[in-house]
Amino acid sequence: MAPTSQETGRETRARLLQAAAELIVEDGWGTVSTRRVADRAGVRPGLVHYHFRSVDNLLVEAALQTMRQEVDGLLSMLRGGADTGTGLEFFLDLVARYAADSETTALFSEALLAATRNERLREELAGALGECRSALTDWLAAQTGDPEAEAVSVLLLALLDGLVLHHLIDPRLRRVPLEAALRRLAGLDGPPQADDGDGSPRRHT
Amino acid sequence: MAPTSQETGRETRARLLQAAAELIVEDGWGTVSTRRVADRAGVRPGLVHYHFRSVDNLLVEAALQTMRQEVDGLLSMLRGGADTGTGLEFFLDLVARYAADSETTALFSEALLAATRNERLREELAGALGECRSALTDWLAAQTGDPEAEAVSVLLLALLDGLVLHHLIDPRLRRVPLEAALRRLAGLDGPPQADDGDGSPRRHT
DNA sequence: ATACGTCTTGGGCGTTCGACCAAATCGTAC
DNA sequence: GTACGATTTGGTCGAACGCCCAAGACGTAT
Repeated sequence: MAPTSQETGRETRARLLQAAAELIVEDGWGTVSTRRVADRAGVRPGLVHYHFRSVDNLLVEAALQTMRQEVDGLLSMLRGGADTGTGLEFFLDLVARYAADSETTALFSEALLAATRNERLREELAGALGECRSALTDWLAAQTGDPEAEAVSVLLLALLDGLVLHHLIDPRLRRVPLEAALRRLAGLDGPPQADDGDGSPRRHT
Repeated sequence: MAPTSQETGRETRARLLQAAAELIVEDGWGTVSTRRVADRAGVRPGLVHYHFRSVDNLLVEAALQTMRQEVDGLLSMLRGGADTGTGLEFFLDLVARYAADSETTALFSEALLAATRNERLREELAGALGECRSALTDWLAAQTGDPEAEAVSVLLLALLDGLVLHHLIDPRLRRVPLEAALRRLAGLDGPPQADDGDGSPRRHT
């Protein structure tokens, strides 16, 4: 069964979005051009401005599509009523996965920076960030009754993006175990217990 | 006294670096061009390739110069043996200042992303990040004897960059008080005290 | 005064950019 | 089979791009 022209059109559009997302990560938001995104997608350059009003519009669509999937995953997890254990595991998994999968990861950072120069993108991202913060705050408050739940949510979400950035430039960071410190921040654990009484610095590399 | 030609040369070079740093923030790393950086610096386009081997080289120099100042400030503060109070104040001040001064702030994020595509920049930034992590770990361990000092350092530094990114796209975040949660993460405070026993979510905006 | 190194000027090289368009092609509906 | 909307093609436009260079201007050392 041969695809209809509408079907191939949607396919072309999807390939352009995918190619745009890849090029944003590889070469940076500002350097993605009509011809190279078309070349990557295996279509003619003219098609870019048929399917999208402008190159920048294509980039915004591509970033939003990719990020929306990740955000929805986090939201459904938090709103699904995950208990303490699976919730923290999920967050640690997020950190680990984002640290390993630098594809999606770098796209987030690129989009956040691009959002400072594109009003529509900024509003969309601020909205998504607010959704995540609300959901995470509710989840934390339900889990721990922590009066600082909202502040902790802000910190955890910032942590995610910051860790991802730092992992990009120094993959050795993956060897630092973060779980205990994250537990403490999230209010899921007690205060720190010094392993010796003299307060001397620990060895670190 | 009229400046010598060497002096005006250094001045031109400095103006180009400053203009490059500004344009990186305003328009993004990948879009800074020979002519516009020269125009911003008030010099002729040809001078860019007299003082710098390439545009990308100019950008790396500009980013490193600006970031080195900030990093040195943090390092000398930590190594100066600040006590608990002034140390945490200093960190909170950092967050507040970076959140307000989006100039320097966005440059950090741009440079981190650009570092994923430039080996020299990546090595320089990874080195500076390691220095900060070491100094912060030592300082925290000396303050609290926290066995998790290194993990906490990784988190605090990631937090700084992540918060900065999030503040860029949603300035309302500035209204969320973070001090108590930061204290808890840094091991400078006790465990969270629930203000009510039912664990119900708090209101948030 | 003459020579030298540093800095600046103005322009030109070939390439790539975003955007746009008329014509060709294709399924579908009539 | 004919008309139609959706899609694709191949190409052009002016502008901006990075990089390079010959010539001039300037301060300094000899």
